[in-house]
Order: sequence, then structure tokens, then C-alpha cells
Amino acid sequence: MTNGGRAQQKEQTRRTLIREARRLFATLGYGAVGLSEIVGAAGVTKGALYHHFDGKAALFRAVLEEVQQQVARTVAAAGDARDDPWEQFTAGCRAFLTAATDPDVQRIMLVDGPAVLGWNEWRALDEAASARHLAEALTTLIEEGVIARQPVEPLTRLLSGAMNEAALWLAGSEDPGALAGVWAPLSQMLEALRVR
Amino acid sequence: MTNGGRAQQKEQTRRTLIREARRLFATLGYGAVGLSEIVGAAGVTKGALYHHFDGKAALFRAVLEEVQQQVARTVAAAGDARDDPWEQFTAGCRAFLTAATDPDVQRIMLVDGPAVLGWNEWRALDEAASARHLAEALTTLIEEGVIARQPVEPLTRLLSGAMNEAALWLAGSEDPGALAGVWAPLSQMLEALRVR
DNA sequence: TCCTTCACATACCGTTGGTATGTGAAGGTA
DNA sequence: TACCTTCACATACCAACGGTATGTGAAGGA
Repeated sequence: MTNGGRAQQKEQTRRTLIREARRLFATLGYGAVGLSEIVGAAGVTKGALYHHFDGKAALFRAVLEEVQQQVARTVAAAGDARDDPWEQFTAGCRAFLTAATDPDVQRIMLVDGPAVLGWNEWRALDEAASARHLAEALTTLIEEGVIARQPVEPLTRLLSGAMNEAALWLAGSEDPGALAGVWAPLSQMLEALRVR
Repeated sequence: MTNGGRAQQKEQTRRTLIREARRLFATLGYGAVGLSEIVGAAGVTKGALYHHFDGKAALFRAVLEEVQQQVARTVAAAGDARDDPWEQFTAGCRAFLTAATDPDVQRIMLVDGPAVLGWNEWRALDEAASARHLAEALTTLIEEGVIARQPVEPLTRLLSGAMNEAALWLAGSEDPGALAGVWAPLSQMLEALRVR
């Protein structure tokens, strides 16, 4: 029972490692999870881990990439479902808020991510995964004259920061109406960008 | 040469530990700094450290408190220098942006803080030190009818998140005009809160 | 003068991330 | 089929870390 070629097995091991690491990082946090815990859960040894990744931080990086891409897909899908550029934009923002409320995303993407990788590398990943979409949406809105012509990057940072923090706060809040509570002032601030 | 009573010496040792720890945490980051490095720089041993603090995280917590209070004082001072509530508010926001650009503040308060202490404890400290001022300012603005009556907490979170991220971005940017570049859209969004 | 207190120093431990080396099955070649 | 190379892991080990248990000597009251 060969159960697939060597390359398939390799990929399977890699994915198992990422999956178990993601689960543990999300529930316990990067610092509280040992490599032994990860490899134990994955049913392999540290040798396998170091064969696939350069170390603990590199494994975390792979996990973070997966999480960010998952969020980005959700957001992009929500945006693509609309036709009007402005509605694409706002729908994407709302989708991000709900997507980032997931505890996995919380801990890995917003809490440990910047601390483990540093803001520079974190931003590079965030840029590639989701902030780029935000910046593109804003650029489109500027091109179409929906919002005033202005530098995109500072605006992207402000909105990204506001929504990250909002998502973090949402996750900690037990009030089911919290999403609406944040969305009200956020949409108000978004509306402020529209040319009148 | 007794050089002060025992209590004075104790306080001195404690302050030295906090000072050196702050310097090292700020430059290298929490994870990359060992206790041996800290006590070495402070000219004491681990025994002294564990006599004053419950551990590495507790020492970091003390450092973070100091940093946050320093920022809060700067912000409060900028606000108190104005008379008009709205100007107090905006001046405080601008002061926060510049204060949080300091690298010490960056790394300790915005990057490592949440990851080391967790968001709950971090928020509690942030609440006590600076977010409370922001919430109070917003409450005052609502009372005086400058901005619309609405729940304060979500609004506080959005603004706090936006400004934290903006400060982080400012620190990484070499453009000297970056502050103005962020302030423009931020003040635009703040203006959106005012009742017309 | 003595004794207690306490602010630290010293010595030690378990665990961790990381590395160096071993091993056995997969898969090509003759 | 026999052989050999490759490589995906396992095993064994290490230095360094955070943390703890215990020692010590000066300060300060009685």
C-alpha cells in the first residue's frame, strides 16, 4: 500500500503540520505552543518539521499566510458579488469585519502576527493578501470620482487599522449587536470620504 | 556612606531594572531579550529581578505602564492647552500621532504589548492610560452637541485603532511629510462626526 | 550587642528551540 | 532482480532560556 508517491506524502505531511500548528497557535498563542506539541499533534517528529520549515517562526509564517489568504478570499468574494464600486467597497469592509471575528484569525493574524514576524514582514504579507485589495478598491473609487483624489496609502492604513481594531473588539464583545454598533460609525466615516 | 535608606536603594534598583528593560525591549523586542541581558545591563542579578517582579512578563508590564503613562501625559498636555472642546480633541489626536512615533513606544506599546499580555490585559492598561481620555473627550463632545449622540465605545475603538496603525506607519515611513499625509484623511474622517 | 529583616546573590533545574546525524523506504538503472 | 542513490523523515543531543530554591550580608530597631 504505497498510498501515493513520495511527493504526495510530503505535501500531506506539510499540510498536516500547518493545520495542527494553526489550531494550536490559534487556541494557545504562539509563545505558549512548543514545537513538541505541534509535532506530537501532527504525528511526526521535529525532524520532519525542520525538513519542511526553517524553524518555529517560519512555520508560523506559513500558517499566517494561509489565514490571510482565507480572509482575503472571503472579502474578495463579498466585493465581487456587487456591481456598484461603492457597494463593492463597503461590502468588502463588512465582510472583513465578520471574517476577522473568527478566533483563529484574531490570534494569529492580528495579535501574534506582528509580534512574531515584526511589522515590516507582517505588512508585506498583509499587503500581498488583503491590503492590496483595499488599496485597489480605493484607487478605483478615486478614478471614478466617487471619493476625492488623494494619496491612497495613508487612507488605506487608517481604514485597515480601524477595521483591525474593530474586529478585535468585536471578538471580545459578547453583545450580538456589536457588529451593527461598530458599523454605524465606520460607515459614517466611510461616507465622509465620498465627494458630495 | 549609606547613600540613602534601604527603601531608597530598593526603589533605585527597581527603576534601574525598568529603565534598562525598556531600552532593551524597545530596541530588540520582548522575545529577543533574555533576562540575563537585562540584569546584566542593570548591574544586578536575576535574584533582584525576581524580588521586584513576578517574572519577565510582569517586568514588561511595568515597562508598558510607564510608556503608556508617558504618552498619556503628552496627549493630555496637548489637549489641555486648548479651550474649545473640538480643538482639545483634535490636538490630542495629533499629539498622540507624534508621540507614538517614538520607536520605544512603537515596539513596546503597539507591537509586543498585545502579544505578551494578551488583548484583554493590554486593553485594560490602554483604557486606564489613554483610551479613557479619548472616550472622555468624545463624551464631552456628545454632551455639548458637537458630535451626534451615539455609543462611545465602538467609536473610541475605531479611532484608537486607526491612530495606532497610523502611528505605526508613520514610524516606518521616511517621508517627513507623512504626518501631514495621514492627518489629512484622518481629520476628514473626524470632521464627519460633527453635526452639521 | 544582638537579633531580625530583607534586598539581593548564588546555584541549580526543567524545558525549549535548534542542530547534527542516523535510517529505511521509494524509485531509477542495469 | 540486484544495486545504488535520493530524500523524507526519526533519533539523539546541545546550549540557552525562564524560573526556583536557597544562601548571605548589610541595615536598622531593641
